[in-house]
Amino acid sequence: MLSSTVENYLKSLFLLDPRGEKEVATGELAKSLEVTPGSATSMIKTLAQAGLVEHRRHYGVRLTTQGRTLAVHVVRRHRIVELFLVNVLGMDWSEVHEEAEQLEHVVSDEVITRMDDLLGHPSHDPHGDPIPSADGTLPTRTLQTLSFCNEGDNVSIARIGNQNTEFLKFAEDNGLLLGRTITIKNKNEIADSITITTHEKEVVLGLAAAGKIEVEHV
Amino acid sequence: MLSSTVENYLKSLFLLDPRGEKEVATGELAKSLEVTPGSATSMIKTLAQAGLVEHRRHYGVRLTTQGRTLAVHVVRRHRIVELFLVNVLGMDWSEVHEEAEQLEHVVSDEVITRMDDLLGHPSHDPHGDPIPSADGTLPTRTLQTLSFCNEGDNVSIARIGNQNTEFLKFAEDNGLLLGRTITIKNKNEIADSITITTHEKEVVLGLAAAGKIEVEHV
DNA sequence: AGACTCCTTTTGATTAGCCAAAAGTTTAAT
DNA sequence: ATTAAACTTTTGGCTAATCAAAAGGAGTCT
Repeated sequence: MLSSTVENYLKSLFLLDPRGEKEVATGELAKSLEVTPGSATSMIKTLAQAGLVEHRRHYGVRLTTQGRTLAVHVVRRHRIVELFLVNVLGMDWSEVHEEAEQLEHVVSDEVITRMDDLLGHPSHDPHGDPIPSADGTLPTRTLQTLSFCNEGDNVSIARIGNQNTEFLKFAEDNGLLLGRTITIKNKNEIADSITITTHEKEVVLGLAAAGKIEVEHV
Repeated sequence: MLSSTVENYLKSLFLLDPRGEKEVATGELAKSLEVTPGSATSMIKTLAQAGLVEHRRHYGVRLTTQGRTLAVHVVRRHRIVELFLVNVLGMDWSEVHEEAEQLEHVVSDEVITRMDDLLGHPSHDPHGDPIPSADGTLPTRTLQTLSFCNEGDNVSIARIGNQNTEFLKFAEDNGLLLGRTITIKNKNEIADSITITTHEKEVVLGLAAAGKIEVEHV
C-alpha cells in the first residue's frame, strides 16, 4: 500500500501535468504540496527508486506509466467522493474539496465502485473536473478560459479551476454555476477586468480570476 | 488534531472497558492494537502527558474524562460509518468493519452529522453495537450472551460481538441476524456446545462462539 | 570568463511510531 | 523467604517524512 504522502506527491504531479507533456520542476511540486524544496527532492528520489517517476537531476520529474496509473486512481477517488458528498449527503460544493482530500486515501475500491454506481457513472465532479473511469481513462473536453473570451460571446460554464472555498462561495453567490450560460459584456485588458452577465446579474472579475473559470461556447 | 494512532489507542481503551470501571493492563491494550507491549507503554506515557489517560506504573491505565470523550467520538464515527456503508451503499455487514476502521479517522463532524440525519439518528450499528449520540451519551441495553441461555429459551439476537469477517459470514449464512428470534434446543456444557433453531434451520455452536452472540429475552 | 541569481540538491536534525531485547516489578508457589 | 513466572518498562535503533541551512548547478548578463 502507498502512504498518503506518496499518493499526494503522485496526485500533484498528475495535476501539474495531466497530459504527461512536460517535466515538473521540483520547486513547483514543492509549492503545490506546501513542503520545502528539499523535502520534495528527497521524496522524488524515493519515488524514482520505486519506479513511479523519472527524474533528471536539476531539470525535473515526470510520472512513469505506472506512477500515472496510480495517480489517476487517486484523482478518481477524490472526484467521486466529492460528487458523492454533494449529491448524496447534500454538502456544498465549496466545502467538499478538503474532505475529499482526506477520504481519497482511505476509501476502498469497493466503496468507490458503489458510490460510482449510485451516482450513475458520472463524467464530471462538482467543479467540472473529469472523473477518470475505473480503467484509468479520462474524458476530455476542449474548454476555453473565461479570460480568453471576447465581448459578445455566449458561453456556458464548464469548470471552476480553483478549489478555494472562498472563491467557490463567491462564484456561487454570483450565479457562476456549472452549466449556467453567461454573456461577456465587456473585456478590458488594460483594466485587467471582464464583465459578464448571468440571468439578470452583472459581475466584474479580474482576468486572473476569469482565468480560473473554463467555459464552452454554445 | 489527534493522530490516527492516538485515536486508536483511545478507542481500544474505551472498548476494553466501556464503563470506565477498571484499569486496563498494558499487555491487554498492546494485544488489542497488535503492537508490542513496549510500544504501548511509550504511547501510554504520551497519552498521560496529554491528560488523556491516567497511568499507575505496573498496574494499568484508564481513560480520563477528556480521553473518554474523545474515544466515544471515535466510536460514534466508526459506528455511523458502518451503518451508512450497509444502509446507503448496500455493503455487507461482514465487510464494513475494516473500512470503517480507516474512515473513522478522517470523516469530519459535518459528514457524520449528515450521515446520521440521513440514517434517521439510529441507535445501533449493523452489529448491534450502540451508537453514541453527538453529546457522548451511549444508549444502554441489558443483554445476555447466548452461552448463558438455557434450553427452551426464546430469545432475539441483539448483538454480534465479533467483527471478524468469517464469523459474520458464518452467522449470516446460518440465519443469525439481528432481530431474528431463535430457540435454544439444547445446551451441553460437557460437549461445550449449544444447539439452536432459527426458522427451520438448526445450528450447533461452540460455547465460545455463543459467548460472542448477545440476545434479549422475548 | 566572471559574477550573479535562481533553483535544486545535500546534509544534519527532528518527530512520531514502531520493534527487539535487556532490565526491572509484581505476584504466586514453593 | 526465595525463586520463578509473567508482566511492564526502559533502552537503543529503525523508518518515513519533515525542515533549515549549506553547498552545488544552470543560465544570464556584462
